[in-house]
Amino acid sequence: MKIDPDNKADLSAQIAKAIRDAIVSGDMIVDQRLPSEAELADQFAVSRSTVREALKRLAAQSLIRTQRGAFGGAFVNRLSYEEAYGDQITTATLLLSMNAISFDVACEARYALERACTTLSAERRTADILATMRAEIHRQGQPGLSDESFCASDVAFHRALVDGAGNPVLSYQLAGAVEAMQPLMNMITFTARSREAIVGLHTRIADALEAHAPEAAQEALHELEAYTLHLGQDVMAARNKDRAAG
Amino acid sequence: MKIDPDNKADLSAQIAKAIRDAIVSGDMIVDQRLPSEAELADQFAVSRSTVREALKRLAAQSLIRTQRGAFGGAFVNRLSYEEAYGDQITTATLLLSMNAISFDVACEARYALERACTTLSAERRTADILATMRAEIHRQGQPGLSDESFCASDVAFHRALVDGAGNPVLSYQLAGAVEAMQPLMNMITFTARSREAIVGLHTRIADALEAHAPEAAQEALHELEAYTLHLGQDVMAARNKDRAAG
DNA sequence: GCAAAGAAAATGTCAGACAATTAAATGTAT
DNA sequence: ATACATTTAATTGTCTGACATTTTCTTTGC
Repeated sequence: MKIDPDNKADLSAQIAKAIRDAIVSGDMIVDQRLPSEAELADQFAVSRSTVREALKRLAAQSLIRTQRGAFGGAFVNRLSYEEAYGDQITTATLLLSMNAISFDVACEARYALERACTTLSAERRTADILATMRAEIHRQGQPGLSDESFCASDVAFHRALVDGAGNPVLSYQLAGAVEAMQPLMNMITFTARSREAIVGLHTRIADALEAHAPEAAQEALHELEAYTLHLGQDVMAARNKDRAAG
Repeated sequence: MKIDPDNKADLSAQIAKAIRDAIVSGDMIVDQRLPSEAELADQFAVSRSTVREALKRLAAQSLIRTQRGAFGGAFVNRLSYEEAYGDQITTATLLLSMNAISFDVACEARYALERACTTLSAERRTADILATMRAEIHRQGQPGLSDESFCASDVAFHRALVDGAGNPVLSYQLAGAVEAMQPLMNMITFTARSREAIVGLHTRIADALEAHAPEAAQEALHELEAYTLHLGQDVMAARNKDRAAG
């Protein structure tokens, strides 16, 4: 492992960077064991606490995992899609909420990305994906469903649409865009009529995928985008009025 | 802040989660100061070291920043797109390299996502974006350019295409997909003839964006995808042969 | 009034200790 | 010999207390 020059950044950050670079560059491979904390402290000529802080940084990024006990230690972690999803979603959600992204911009991004999947999804969708979509559509039609549950089901439907493309890289990249919309969608009050409209469009999309008809799916998705934007603009107008008043 | 029940996960992980939840839920807002390490240690009834490890975890996710000195401390960080880009790219790159994603799958994802941007980009591209694209095209035509530099320029061109859509959410989401391809592309040896073909397609894309012609841009992008896939398959075939032999 | 010196508060680092956990090595009884 | 219990060693997790460093505010001296 590399040494640290005498710059004045935090030692634990420097050490974390050195180890991270070794992992990213492929210098350390998956499941390889790092030296013990005591050994690392020796190598870098710092205390064990400092090494531990560096390791916690790496653990927070899922780059390593630790095991206690004899023959335990820190190991290079295989980054799984499941783990990466979670971080993706958290980060995307925070980006939207902290940077005052407008509903329009978020909506545009989400549907642009979903359009990218739809053609592939129409080609490859499995029976499993279709079943998920149908189940969510059914749930969305239930009377007495809360707005929040309706939104959650909406997200599940869209994720199925994305997953239908059968490309894990796409699914990963889009998880953030799809899920980060949920807090914004949650501000919408879904009337019975708007739910009916959405369920109708979802059904058209599912039908199109089932029939392997990409054009029909794109068309329905396009209408859904316009409708979602319409619903969102009402909300944003109300919110802006609130902000101006408060 | 919430308390920790007596479960057996690491205390520092539990504390990090409690603070993270407070930030993500909006319970703590941007630039708000956290209690000092000593106060947190009191509140959670743990030692200062444990609190520090928790804070380092959050710092690794860019959720907080710390300042030394009087009136310093830990503050909730505004997550910027610039910071998030870096993490996105690192994670996407690792996902691809650690999970043996095939060139085909990565390529498909990348171009599907870029297609999603191209229509918007044809509509909105600024003179600035066009200038960047032209400059990269020019660089790509220079004789004596190393394969690695050619790849880097290729990535820059594609990022300009994405940024041209003028949607920061899209730019963020696609940064990973575009950049993570670079290591895979770097394995390709670009002959003079293949460079010429790519430069030609890049020029067609730039021309189409300049003319606000989305269909022409899509067509050129489609050809570029097919060509890239063709180049990549040769490489992957060679690599698989190597692996079988080694 | 202003500059220098000091005080105060906070993070960064260190050293040493002990607790908890885990796998291997060892011992023991059937 | 095998199955089971015990010991042992290695390693991470946590605590305590100390000191160094950095930064801002306050005081002092001119």
